[in-house]
Amino acid sequence: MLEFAQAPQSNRRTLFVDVILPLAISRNYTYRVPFEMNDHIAIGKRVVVQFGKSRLYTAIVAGVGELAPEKYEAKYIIEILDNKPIVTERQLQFWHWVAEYYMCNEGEVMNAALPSALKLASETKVTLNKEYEFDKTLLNDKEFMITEALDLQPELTISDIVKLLGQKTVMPVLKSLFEKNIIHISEEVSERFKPRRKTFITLHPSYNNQDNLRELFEILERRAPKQADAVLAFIKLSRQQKTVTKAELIEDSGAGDGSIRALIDKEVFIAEERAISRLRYDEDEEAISTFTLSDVQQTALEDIQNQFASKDVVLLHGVTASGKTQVYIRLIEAVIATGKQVLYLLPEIALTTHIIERLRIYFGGSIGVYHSRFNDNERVEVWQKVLQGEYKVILGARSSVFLPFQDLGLIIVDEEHETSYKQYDPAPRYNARDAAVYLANMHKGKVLLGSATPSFETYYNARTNKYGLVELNERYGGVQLPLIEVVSIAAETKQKTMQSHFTSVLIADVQQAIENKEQVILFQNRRGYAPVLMCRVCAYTPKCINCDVSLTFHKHTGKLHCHYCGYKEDSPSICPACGSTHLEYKGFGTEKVEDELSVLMPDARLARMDLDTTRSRNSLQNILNDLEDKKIDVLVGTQMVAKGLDFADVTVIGIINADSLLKYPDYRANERSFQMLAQVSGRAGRRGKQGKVVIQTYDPSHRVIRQVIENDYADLYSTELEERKGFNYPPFYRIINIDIKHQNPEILYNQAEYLANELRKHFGERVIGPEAPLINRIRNYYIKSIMLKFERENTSMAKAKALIRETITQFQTTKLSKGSIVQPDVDPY
DNA sequence: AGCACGCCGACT
DNA sequence: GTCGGCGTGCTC
Repeated sequence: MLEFAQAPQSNRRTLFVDVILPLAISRNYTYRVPFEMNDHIAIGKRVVVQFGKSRLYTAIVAGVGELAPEKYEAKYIIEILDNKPIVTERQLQFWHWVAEYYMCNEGEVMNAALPSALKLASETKVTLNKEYEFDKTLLNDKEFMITEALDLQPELTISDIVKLLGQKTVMPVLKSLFEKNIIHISEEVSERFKPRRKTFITLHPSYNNQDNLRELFEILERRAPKQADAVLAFIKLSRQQKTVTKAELIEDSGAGDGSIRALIDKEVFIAEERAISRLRYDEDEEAISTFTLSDVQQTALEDIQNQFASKDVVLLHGVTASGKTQVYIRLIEAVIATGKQVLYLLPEIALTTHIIERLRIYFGGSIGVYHSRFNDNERVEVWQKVLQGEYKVILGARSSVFLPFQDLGLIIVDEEHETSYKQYDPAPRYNARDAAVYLANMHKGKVLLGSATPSFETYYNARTNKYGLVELNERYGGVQLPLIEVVSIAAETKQKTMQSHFTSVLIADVQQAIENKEQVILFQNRRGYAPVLMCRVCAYTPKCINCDVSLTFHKHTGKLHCHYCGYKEDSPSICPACGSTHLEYKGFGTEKVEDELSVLMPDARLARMDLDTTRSRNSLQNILNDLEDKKIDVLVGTQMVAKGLDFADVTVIGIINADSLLKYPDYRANERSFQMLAQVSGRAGRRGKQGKVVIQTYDPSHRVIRQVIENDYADLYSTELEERKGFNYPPFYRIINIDIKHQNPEILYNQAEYLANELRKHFGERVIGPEAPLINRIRNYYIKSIMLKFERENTSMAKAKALIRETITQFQTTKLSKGSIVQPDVDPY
């Protein structure tokens, strides 16, 4: 519970606050501050407010004023949760920008920004008021149940009570119990995030004396050999590391908890329980960085620093394995030396222990890590430490742009072209790379974008001098680029040398690699076994009942899965339409590749890495560990294998079917394919050995494949750019997509036509569509897309967005709009 | 987002 | 004749 200092009685001002609620509602709401909280209210603090009939929410104070709302009576704030603001004013300004730029609500931004533990009103704790006697017979059933439960368990959370009563609206009951003075309601922020505690063991100082120690051993070895083992293990461990925990000691010595306790009782060991950070880092690794940059790296580093003098954003265009990370480390060191913070953004998938450990070696305890595989307590801990300036460097995925930085000197966006920087569902549909540019600007800091295959938008900005540009064209340590061999599937099919989906060339290379005890990665950008099941007699294809997609067969479940809504059904053995038993699997995914390879190479150790095998918390790390420990010969996977894999013994990469990438119906398909292929290829071969990439395709002469072989990004860029120019696409134009959804396709048609026409009144030819997207129904909602293209030059996007917003709002007030969902997506991917 | 108020089908 | 389905609108 917060204590409220006695406010001076003369201070009879009435304060009102505007709060952001964690909901998708379009404005902020005004609450009245109870007089006694006047001295404690502040922007950026969390408050508990009642919103609607019975719901309590954690809201963020976005403004404080003295003006009473005229049209309604403001409700009172129930409680202030923080002694100090947990959101900075700069963050609120950032939230506001994100909401404006990406056309969503501040509440939605708040939801994406705050770890949920900081906004759970339902974690509020309820305890009995022990000083108060009451007559249980006067209570109603529900009140009685709660007090009974509190007799058994001293503390209940709101969610416990929801479960207990089996209903969601528990606030009225609690309110009545509270008013009867029977319970306390508290939100103990500081206690909610229990620090992790561990027992540390030290040796009693008297055993620093060798004679005493020897004597101890003699006694123990005779009477309690397990205890002797424990002491021995302690001595060994304490030589290797500064601190020894009880758990480590038990594990290392093989002695039981009892033996350790006996030694503690004998005062041989001293036990001390200490809070430790959940975010482990080994204190012993305070090693100082000793690597030296190559001349090329050094030049790049100086070049970047020079360009920062005149440019806020610099693109580091460096080929794979050119040692960008080392350049980053030097840059980070330089920035934190000035006392400022650094944010190092990486795509989620690349945030492996590998890179984390590597950076911890240099930055020890001043580096924090933030990504979605962290649980909520860990995230709150990072939040607090960033807020207090304890962390100087944050290594994180896209959502870490929302951390409460104090003074950001630099943001590094590695692999800036990655589409995973863009969030699509739910809103805010933001791109962390672009948001980072704004964020850095607010802090008067710099941004370094890094990529081997920059996005065209970024490269365009660099070429037109909006961004600085530094090139790093040499692989670090003289590692050669991989040899790329393109193999025609058509030709091998004709020669009958294909074995299922593998060409003879790929098979030979895989076998050779396994013989050499090297590793292989096979890339197939589709998960599951077969994406389509088709009846050979009547051509019937099972489709999802909720979406407009055919169902993918998954062998491990034996079911047909929908990759859009998660629907599953049993795979039929006879055609449901004509009764034929001739059902055929068309196409293939990672599961089938793995399956067929296991038949062709029964002795090879195979593993698969895709969404299905990495869903649980540690499974990704397990696969990576197995790969590192060389327990895997061949890894089959989707795009995941292109990212975050960095293993020295992978010498062969196989692209099972490049056409699936190249044929994608999207104006970015070529850009994407190049990025994908270049990135996967970059995984092949490291120090000392040239790697090999086998690209299997029906179209070996495809322009993009040629550009990949020649590693000619510049050529790709110039050819693609011409086409983009012709069709008014980025980087020359900015796109805003408006998806409109409805359960009824006819109503949707009318709604989409109406909305598009309204938009045309303002934007004319810039409005394209409505068109049905490739998949025109997902989760029972039909979809139409309206695309708006705006010239990059001389367009006020702020004004355009305001007009779009206005048009949508106007549409939503018409009867026609009933039942529709309108979702703007700014700079879509 | 949640919840209430409000208008049409299968039950005591 | 009521209980209850979920469709729309409001929440400071």
